[in-house]
Amino acid sequence: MSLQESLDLLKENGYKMTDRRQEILNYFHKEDGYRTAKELYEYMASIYEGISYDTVYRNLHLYHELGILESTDLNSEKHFRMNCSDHHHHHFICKECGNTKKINVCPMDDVVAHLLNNYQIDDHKFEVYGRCPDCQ
Amino acid sequence: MSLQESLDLLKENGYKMTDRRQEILNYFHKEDGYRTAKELYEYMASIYEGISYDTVYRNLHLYHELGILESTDLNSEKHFRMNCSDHHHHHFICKECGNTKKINVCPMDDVVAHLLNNYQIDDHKFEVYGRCPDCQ
DNA sequence: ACACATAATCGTAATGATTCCTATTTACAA
DNA sequence: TTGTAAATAGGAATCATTACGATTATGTGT
Repeated sequence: MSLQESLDLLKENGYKMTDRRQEILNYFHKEDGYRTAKELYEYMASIYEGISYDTVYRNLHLYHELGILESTDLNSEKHFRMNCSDHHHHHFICKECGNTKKINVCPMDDVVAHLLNNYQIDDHKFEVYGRCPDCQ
Repeated sequence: MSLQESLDLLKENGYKMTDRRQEILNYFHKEDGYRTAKELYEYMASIYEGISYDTVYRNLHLYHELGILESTDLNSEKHFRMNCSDHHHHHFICKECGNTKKINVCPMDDVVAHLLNNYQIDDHKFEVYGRCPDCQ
């Protein structure tokens, strides 16, 4: 998702544009992978002295609801990244740096749908974990 | 994993058998799906008045290390279930009750391995979420 | 440009899950 | 049966996250 799209989404949905919100978008736009609330907080705190965790979490949730960010649970901690919603795919996630690589394979084909006949399917997750070339 | 195998594993590794440990094994043996530390704690507390969370977590971790239990993060909370290590497979997980159904499909074939050439692959997760027939 | 209503933020307290610590108890090997 | 190391209870501490009242800032209407 591009920066401009994100800004438009905010405006369309009647949310105000603040410098903190802008900066959060900048952060995830620069970063390539999954980042924690704490990592974002520390980045923000280096720019806006005295920023509140409330602001960080409130906006993470907002962006997640708007589909600007996507999230996943790693080691019992929520991680967020810019939503790459151009087409359906999954990720390799580096356990070291959190950076990701697209995997253009999805196991949710008719095979799986058939195996789960009377089951209501809401969502699925396919993630591969390890170390990226840079972190080995 | 059977109850007997679990007991043997404990003994082989030099751990003592206590009534609490036995009861935790009973619990997961009876249960079909993923359960939280809190659910286990409440079950244990109904039998052993005054049981400590420390005991619950210590043994959950121990069983996880020994491969008796497997775990996954759901809604930012760790969930555990008896390890079904007979053959590699994945799970449908009911968001309501935590019960599971095997999925005998795995996307980690050579295709994915090829896509991740210089990447060190340690682990992967494929989970489908929704509601089981009983919970709809 | 100005004022106003409301949304956003701050600072901090509260919560929930999990971990840590010390004194006491227990399993089990000798 | 006894000794010793492991296991447990009880409670404090920690970490991530949420909640909340008071203050500040944005965007709309003038």
